[in-house]
Amino acid sequence: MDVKTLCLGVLTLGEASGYEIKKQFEDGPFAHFHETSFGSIYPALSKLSDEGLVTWQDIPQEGRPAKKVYAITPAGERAFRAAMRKMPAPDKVRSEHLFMLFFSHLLEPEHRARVFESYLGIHRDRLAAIEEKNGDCAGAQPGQRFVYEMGRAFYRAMVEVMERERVLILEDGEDRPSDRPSDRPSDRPSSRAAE
Amino acid sequence: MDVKTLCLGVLTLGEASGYEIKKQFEDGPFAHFHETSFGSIYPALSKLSDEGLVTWQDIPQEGRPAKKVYAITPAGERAFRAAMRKMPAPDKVRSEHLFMLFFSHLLEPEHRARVFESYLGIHRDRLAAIEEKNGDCAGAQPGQRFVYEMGRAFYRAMVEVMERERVLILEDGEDRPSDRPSDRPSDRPSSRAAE
DNA sequence: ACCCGCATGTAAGTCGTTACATGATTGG
DNA sequence: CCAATCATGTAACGACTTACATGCGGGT
Repeated sequence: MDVKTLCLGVLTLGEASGYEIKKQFEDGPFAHFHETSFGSIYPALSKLSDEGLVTWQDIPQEGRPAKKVYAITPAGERAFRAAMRKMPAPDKVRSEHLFMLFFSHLLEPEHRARVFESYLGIHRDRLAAIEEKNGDCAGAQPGQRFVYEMGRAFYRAMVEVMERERVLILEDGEDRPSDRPSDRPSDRPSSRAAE
Repeated sequence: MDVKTLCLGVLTLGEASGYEIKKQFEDGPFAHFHETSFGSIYPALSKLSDEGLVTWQDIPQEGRPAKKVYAITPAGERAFRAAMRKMPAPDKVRSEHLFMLFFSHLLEPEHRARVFESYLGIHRDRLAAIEEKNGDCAGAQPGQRFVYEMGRAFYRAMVEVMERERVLILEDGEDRPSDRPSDRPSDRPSSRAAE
């Protein structure tokens, strides 16, 4: 699913400028499971406009730069529905935090704590943010409520585990590298070889 | 964090071939928060070899193609530790499933059910898979246990919400497109315009 | 017969990120 | 005064995915 489809989706919810669309992926309902950058949104909107799937108007503002407000056309809605008829690609997740924390025994204790606390902080903030927006869901479509619930459950679960496991991760020592004076030779057993 | 660092990390756990490294990202402990393809792993291993961060041996096998088993060198371990000293980039998630389900009111009911059930199925399977591998964690490092717990909590939370919300998502009707005979004109209010 | 799993690798292409360019206004 | 927010856009670069190329053995 490319950025064009993403933009069309946001525009089915109402008119928006490129800048506002990006905000939807930063703070809005999509923040928890998708991202985009200006470098992909603006070209996507141009292409959509060329294809007649969206229209736009320049809206001058006082004290601010004018904005280009896009609206989806009937053809755009048809295109979006068509895209929605396909099966979604598998989810993609990449978490450098978890990768690092997996190797927590190789991290210097202060750095390990920094990484862990930043990760916990991020998830706490997001949980707070998502629960604050609770009221917005009142009149929303069931799909929107569902995604909201998934987001909340996700952040809750992550915060819970981190608060529970915190001590275990942080109290343990570090496997020192062997280039520093050490008593133990590099006798790391390669256990996976025997599979 | 590039694929080279990912490979180095896997190799700190023991020797492995490119094929086996990929399996680690498919079924192994990294499966839940990272992905890679052969097209990125093989070139990465070549480069690591050129840089002296890994060594390899050809291991002929009966009835199977020979495999190139890679092992990390002391220089490789130093490089990996150095990479681990940086702050991890923010997590990246992209879920077309959730994006689609957000717009569930625009999906044809059968398709909506298909998407929902496939998503639930995937998460159930992964939860089962991760809980099955429980025993593997016995002697593992705390970081490994932590990541395991995070994975389990994640899948559990997702399955719980989906089982709870299932009826709400599946029982509701579809917002028909307006190109089909309809009683209701396209009076979609663009509520976000007034911000 | 055919597909899947094992096994490695390359080449082309897509897609998106990062950085740059520009500029006004408000808040600390 | 500097940073941030609002606002749009381009260009270069890089990273990864997809598809291709090759080949054997076992299961259905």
